[in-house]
Amino acid sequence: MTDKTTSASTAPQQHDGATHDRVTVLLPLPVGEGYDYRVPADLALEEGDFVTVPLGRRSVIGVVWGLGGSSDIAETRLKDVIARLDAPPMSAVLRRFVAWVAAYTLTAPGQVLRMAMSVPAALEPPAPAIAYRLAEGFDVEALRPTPARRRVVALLQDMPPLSAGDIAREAGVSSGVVKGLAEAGALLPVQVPAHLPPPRPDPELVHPSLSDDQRAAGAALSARIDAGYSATLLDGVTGSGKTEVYFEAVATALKAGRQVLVLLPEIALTPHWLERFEARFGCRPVEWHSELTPAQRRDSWRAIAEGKAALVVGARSALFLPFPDLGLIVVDEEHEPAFKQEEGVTYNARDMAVVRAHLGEIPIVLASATPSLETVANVEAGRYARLSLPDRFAGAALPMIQAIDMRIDKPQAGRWLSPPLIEAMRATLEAGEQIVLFLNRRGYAPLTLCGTCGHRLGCPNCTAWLVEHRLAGRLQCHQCGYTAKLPSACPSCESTDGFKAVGPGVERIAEEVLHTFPDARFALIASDTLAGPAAVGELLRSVREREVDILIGTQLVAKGHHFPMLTLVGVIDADLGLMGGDLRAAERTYQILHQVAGRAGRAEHPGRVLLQTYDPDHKVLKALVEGDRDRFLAAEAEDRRRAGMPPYGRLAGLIVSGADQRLVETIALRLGRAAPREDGVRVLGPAPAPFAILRGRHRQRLLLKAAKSVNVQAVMRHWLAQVEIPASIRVIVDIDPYSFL
DNA sequence: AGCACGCCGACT
DNA sequence: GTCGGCGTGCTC
Repeated sequence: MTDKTTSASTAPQQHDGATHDRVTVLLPLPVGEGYDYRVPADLALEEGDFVTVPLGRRSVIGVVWGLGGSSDIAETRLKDVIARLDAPPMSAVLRRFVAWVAAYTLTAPGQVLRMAMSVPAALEPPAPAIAYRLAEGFDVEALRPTPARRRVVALLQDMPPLSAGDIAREAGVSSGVVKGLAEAGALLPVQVPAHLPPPRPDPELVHPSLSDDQRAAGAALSARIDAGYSATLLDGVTGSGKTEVYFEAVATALKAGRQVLVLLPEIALTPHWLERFEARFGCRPVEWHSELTPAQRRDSWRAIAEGKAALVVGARSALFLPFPDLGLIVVDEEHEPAFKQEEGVTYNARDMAVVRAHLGEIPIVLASATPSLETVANVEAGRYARLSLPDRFAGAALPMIQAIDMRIDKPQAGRWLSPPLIEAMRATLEAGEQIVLFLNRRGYAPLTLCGTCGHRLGCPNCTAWLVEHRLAGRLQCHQCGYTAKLPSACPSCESTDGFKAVGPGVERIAEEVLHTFPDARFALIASDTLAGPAAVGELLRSVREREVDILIGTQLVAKGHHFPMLTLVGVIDADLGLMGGDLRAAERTYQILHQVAGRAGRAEHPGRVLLQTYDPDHKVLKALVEGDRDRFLAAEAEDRRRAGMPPYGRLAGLIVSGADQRLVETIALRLGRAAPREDGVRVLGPAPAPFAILRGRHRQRLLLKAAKSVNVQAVMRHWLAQVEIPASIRVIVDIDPYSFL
C-alpha cells in the first residue's frame, strides 16, 4: 500500500551549497499521510528508521515512510529531521501492514501507526541501570551507624549488587538512607545490564503423548512452517486438544528460529493457558496485554523488536508488535467477538492477523470449537484449509444437553430456577459433584422500578437502565460506568415505599441458590466481582480444590477452565442472547452456550447440561440439544446468503455523534441524502443508534449494505467526501461491524 | 494527539 | 480589570 510516487528528483540547493535530501515521515497522530522533512547532510536515513522531528513547537517520534519526499510543500516551510533513533527500524512488512489496515478501516495511517508505536519509551536509549555494592574496606563504624544503615550493610554483605529500589525494599529502609550511604561512599554504583532477555522456550523439552488425530494435525501444521503463506482452521470440540496440536506447530517454528505470535481473546484471564505453555516449553511466554506495567511493556517491546522474544502471547494489540522475523501466527478462539476492537481504530484482529500473515508470507492457524461463519465460509471457498479434531481426548464423554421448556416447567413467582433444574442440582450435590449456573447478566436485576408509580431508573448520560448491584450497594450504568446510590425516594413520585427489581442478574440467582440450597457453598464470578487475574486464579483454585459446590457466573465461567468434578451446567436464560435482532445473535448464542456446555464432565465423570428456555424449538436450542453444529452452521449460512449479509455480503456502519442533538440529526440526514446509489449498495438509516444517548452524546446510525464484489472503502470514501462534518460532530466508520451498537 | 489562539465568567 | 474555561484549528 505504499504508493510512493516520488516527484522530488533533484535535491534543492541550500545557500551553503550542501545537498539535503527529503524524507516523508509518518507520525503517530491522526494527521494526513505523513509530512516531509529535510535530512541534514550528516544523517543517512532508510525507510523504516525511527526519527525525531519537530512538529509545531514540540518534537515527536515518527517513522521514515518514504525517501525523497512526497508533498509539494514549499521548500522554505520544511524543517530538519532532528535525529535518527537507535532502535531496530520498523520492518517493511509492518509498515505495509500499518498502511493496509489504515486503508481498510478508513482511518489515518498515523492513527494505526500509533498502535505500532505504543511504547515510546522503548525507542529511547535504555536508561543505564545502576546497582549498588558495598565499598570494600569501608568502615561502617566510621559513619554514623544508624539501625537503618546497619540493615543495608547487612543485606549487601552477601548479595550481588542491587538497585536502590530493591535495597530500600529488602532492608526495609527509605530510599533516602540508600542515597545517603551512596553519597558517603559506603555504597558504590556499578553498571548492570539494563534488563535480561526473556527466557527461550525449549521446543524439545517435552514430547507430549498425542492421539493419532492430534499427531497428524500437528504434523500437517508443522509442514506449513517456512512454506510461505497459508491459513488453516483448526476445528475441534472442547477437550479435543487443539492447544497441544498447535503447540506442535509452535515448536516447529521455534526450532526453525522464527518468532511466534499467539493471539488470545482476553489474555489476562487465561492463567491456565500460561501454565500449559510453561509445562510444554519450560518457561513463561512473553505476554502482551493492557495490564502490563510501563517497564514490562518497554522491556517486552524491545525484546520483540530485537528478535529476542521467541514467543509472544497477547491480546489483539499484539498484532502491531515489531517482530523482525515472525514465522507463525495462531489465533485461538478465533470466533470470539473480543477480537473486534470498537474504540479508536475499529478493526478485527482475527481478520487483520490473516492480512499480516499474508504480507509476511507466513502460516496462520485459526483455532476454535465453534468457528465463525466467516471462517467456515473461507474454508468452503477454498481460501482456508481445515484440520478437524473430532474426538474429546482421553475418551471423556460429551455432555448430554437438554432443554427445559419454561412454559411447562415454570419456576415459582419471582424465582428463576425451574423445578427440573433444582432437582438436577440436588442430585448433583448429593453425589458430591459440582455445578455451574450461567447467566450472562451482571448485577442483581437489569431493571429497577418504583413500586408506586412504575418509574424506571435510567442513566442520566445514556439511553440505558441503571442496573442494581446489591453487593456493591449501588446502581450502575453498564454503558458509561455511571454509578449512584439507590435513592431513598422515587425521583418521579417521591414515594418512599421502595423499588422493585425486575428480571434476574447473577447476584439474584446467587440469592435464590442461597435460599434453595442453604448448605451448599457457592461462589459468584463476574467481571465486576473479581479484582483481576489474580482474583480469577484464586477463585478457580478454590473451585478445583472443591471448596465450592456451585459456581454462579457470567461469561467468565465459560472460559476454558478444567474442573474434573463439574458435572452439571445450568443455563438460566438460554434465550437471552437471541433478543435484539442482531445479525450474529444466533451464531453468538450458539457459540457461548456451546462453550458453557463444554464445562460439564470433562474427566471420567459424564456431564449434563440443562438449558432453560421459552423457545425450545429455536434453531439454536435444537442444534445444541441434537449436537449438530454443522447443520446449524449450514442453516445459518443459508439465511445470511439469502439476506446478502456477511460473510456473503458486506456491511459498513456509520455512527454520527455529538452533544447537540439537532446538529447530530441534521448531519446524519445530510449523510443519508448523500448516500451512494450505485448497484449492489443500499444504505439504511439514519436512525437513532440502539443507545441513542451514550456518555451524554446523541448518536445516529447509518448502515451500508453492499454486495461482496463492491469496493466498500472506495464507496465510503466518496460518500463521506460529499458532506462537510462540523468539528463538534464525530463520524465513526466501522467496516465489518460486529455489534450494531 | 498536543499546543496554540480566542472569546466569555468569577476572582486576586 | 485579569486568570482561565475548553471550542476550533494547525502541525511538513
